[in-house]
Amino acid sequence: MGRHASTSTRPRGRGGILGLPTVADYSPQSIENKWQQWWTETGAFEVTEDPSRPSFYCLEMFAYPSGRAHVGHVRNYMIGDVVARLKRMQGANVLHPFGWDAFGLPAENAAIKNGLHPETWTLENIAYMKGQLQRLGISYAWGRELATCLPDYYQWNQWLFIRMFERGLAYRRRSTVNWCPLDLTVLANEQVIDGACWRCGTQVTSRELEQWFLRITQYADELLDGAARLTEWPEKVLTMQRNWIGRSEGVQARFPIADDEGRATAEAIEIFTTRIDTIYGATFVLIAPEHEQVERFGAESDDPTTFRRQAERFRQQDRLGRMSGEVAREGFDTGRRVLNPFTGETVPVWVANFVLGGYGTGAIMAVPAHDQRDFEFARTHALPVQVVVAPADGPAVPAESMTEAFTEHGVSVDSDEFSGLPTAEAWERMAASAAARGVGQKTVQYRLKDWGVSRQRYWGTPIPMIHCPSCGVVPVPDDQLPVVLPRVVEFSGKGESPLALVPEFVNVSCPRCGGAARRETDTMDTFFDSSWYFYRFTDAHNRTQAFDPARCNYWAPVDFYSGGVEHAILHLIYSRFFARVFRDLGMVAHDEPFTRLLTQGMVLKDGQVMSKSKGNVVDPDEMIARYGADALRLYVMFVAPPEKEVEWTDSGLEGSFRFLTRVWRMVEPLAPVLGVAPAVGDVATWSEAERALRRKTHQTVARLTDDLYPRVHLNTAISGLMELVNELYAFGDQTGLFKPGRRAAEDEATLTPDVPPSTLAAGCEAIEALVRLLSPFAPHMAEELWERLGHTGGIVAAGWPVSDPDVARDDALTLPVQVNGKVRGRIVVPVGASDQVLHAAALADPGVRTHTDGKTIAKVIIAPGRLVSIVVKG
RNA sequence: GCCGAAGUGGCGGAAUGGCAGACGCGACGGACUCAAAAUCCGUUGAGGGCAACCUCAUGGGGGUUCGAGUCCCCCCUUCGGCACCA
Repeated sequence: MGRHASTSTRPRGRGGILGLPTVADYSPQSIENKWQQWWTETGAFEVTEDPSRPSFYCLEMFAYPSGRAHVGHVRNYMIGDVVARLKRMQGANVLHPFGWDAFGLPAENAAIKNGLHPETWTLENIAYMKGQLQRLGISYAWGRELATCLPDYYQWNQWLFIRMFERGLAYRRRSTVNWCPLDLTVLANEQVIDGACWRCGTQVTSRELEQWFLRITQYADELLDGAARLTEWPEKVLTMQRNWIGRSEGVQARFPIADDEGRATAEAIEIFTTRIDTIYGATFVLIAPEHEQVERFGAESDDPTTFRRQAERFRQQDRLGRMSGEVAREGFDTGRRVLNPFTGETVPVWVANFVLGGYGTGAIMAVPAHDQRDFEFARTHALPVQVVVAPADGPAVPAESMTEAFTEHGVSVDSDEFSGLPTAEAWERMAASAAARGVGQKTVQYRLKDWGVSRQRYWGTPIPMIHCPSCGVVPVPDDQLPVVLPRVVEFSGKGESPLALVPEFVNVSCPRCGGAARRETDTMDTFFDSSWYFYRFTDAHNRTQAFDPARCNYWAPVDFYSGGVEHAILHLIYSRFFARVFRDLGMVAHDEPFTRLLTQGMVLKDGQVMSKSKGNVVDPDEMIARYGADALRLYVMFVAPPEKEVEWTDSGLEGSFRFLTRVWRMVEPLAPVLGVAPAVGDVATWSEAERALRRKTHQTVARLTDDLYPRVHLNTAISGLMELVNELYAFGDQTGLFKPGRRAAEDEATLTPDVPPSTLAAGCEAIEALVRLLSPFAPHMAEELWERLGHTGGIVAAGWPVSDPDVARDDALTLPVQVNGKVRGRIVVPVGASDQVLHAAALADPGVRTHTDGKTIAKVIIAPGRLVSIVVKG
């Protein structure tokens, strides 16, 4: 540290060259450089496990290296940095790492467009963005930096994939998948937004492909139940996850297919319903155009050609309908009938375009009286309506006069022995009856589907599997990992997996039988990479394991995780899934990977999200060049609470710069004086102003400590700092400690204040607290001022200031007195005054008396330390 | 349509059921300056009063309470999420 002293703008102590000191105005650039270097050189943010200290894992969602970060991107890192720096000062062993979500399509698209290799493009972007983060002074443990596109990371993707394969959690199946015609790849359901690709916005189509899936549905219930214990997550995110999992309890029931005489055959259509209590009103059955019986019914129908054409049209239409959101409900009669297992009656089977092949059994019982869609369908096609539920408090509406379905619960009617039961009870009894007779059973359905992870692209983790003609699918042995992504590849942007065009990659011998075999050429969805990177950070350079469980469990789970709400159902649900997989592998000791989640709001410019294509990005480097990183950080943290969306304004940034300049102009000239200030000493001899400043200092410390964590009210914390500075300016003016508003090199007296030691002591205490409180927000300035105040070893070593509640407490309180709910006066009372004293003082107040004289006092409510409320009558 | 969040000065925002508008931006005034910028000090919800003060005011309407921006009910608006899930 000593070597930095020479960078000070003037010598310490009184008098400079020619005896006239100068006041250097705040110029952030050199300060920021100096401290960024110092942090790097001393490894200030590198950590190791230390069981003697509490650990704190602070993490921001890692970044996709898309080129340059704009202010909207970096807001998140600033939020995390405030928390990390605070926790460090509070004595925690803080893990605060950063890395790169470095596989993905933009790299590959850039390659196709510019002929640049994806790796080159990615690594160049990483280098640039890392520089940006360093220029912002984010306190990352860069020694743990990782990039998912490097073999020492993705090797463990492959290792984990094989473990999942061994446990049946990764499996292969042919299925209809979402296909993005622009990105030429498959998308998971979660990645299709309004029928369009989440990344490029292109309308998604469907394809039949052999795909790898991860059995996330095996954990569906656990993921759902676990949500209830995530008490430090935003309710909004939990709601989205619950909806996404979409658990619904119902009954799966068999409707036997009838022969020509209306007798049951051995075959049946299985339906799923959540309203088994309405089964006596099931007057027809609807099946999806994708249903397995459609082909057979078509073949056996009178006019197979028309049948098939209609079904095919529905299949196409259904896709389109999902994309546009609205398609008229249509259907046609299959000509077949099935038996209602409760009424024994035969009912017709129709194919309907609004029944989904992928949900439940792809078939439903239609109860037009009690389901609005079925009702409309029945009216359109003149199908019968049978009422089986009456409102709890009145008669059922007759079917003929119904104008809409009665979908609420009530009392069962016309339902044999179940008639007269409340529908909730009928539900249970009918479910039991179905089970007893072997025609159905309770089941749970999920909207959540298994996660399709195959991608027909180059720039991703190769799936470590080999297809052998005799042994089938064989995993690559662990000792042959990683399966390295071959460097030389054609990027035509056409066709299937680019890896399929690399013969030396594709052609392998089977690890089991040694025969000629073919390597899997699909790569993994990049969400695989991001589902466990937070564990890798805990042991980032382990060459023999994904991570050492002991190390991981020292740090994990992540104590504070922040990122965009757009990951509410993608990354955040996958990560919760992976945490459980690692748990079941015995590698982590917890269920939930992120204890606390903060979803930060976006930064808008001109009312819109910043984006390169809109040309409304604010470049952090440009702002740093003008105002410094500290001012930028302070502004972004001050403008609104972290969760909230904010609109960028230049004037707001100027205001924050002004505040820092105000701090600098006060502290910088005083620093040499305060560096030798006396200790607090006997406070009893202090002046009222000195004691008031001391009180404000301790109140501010308490306030910031409370605001910062776990509340993370960063904006109000900063306003607390501003109040303290305002108070200090008034104090300086009043006591002569310094002269606000003096100009550079103007007045030697301001720099050599002739004030009593108590004034110096009070000023010193306030300023040293201020500098430390400021340091999570404006770390460079804080370090610099701390050093100039005569301290060595960095500000983290100084620790977070502690408030003394006895000092912070006001010795007198001004309490409002209300009469009939309106403030009519104020009383000044000592802290801890008795109720009797408050009572008497309140009634004696002249302002109060004008409203109580001549009236009867009905009641006096005393809220200690708050107010006195008087109720009068007459 | 369903679920959720939110509506407070000119603007961003503050406020465990207890003095609404902290703090900042902007604006206005003053000091400093030959002048400007910068800086420092002040004023700044609306209306009334010479004044101490008074009245109104947190999207609208009701309610609970001594007391409501905050809790409850209804409505309006905005923003997010889900959206034929049977």
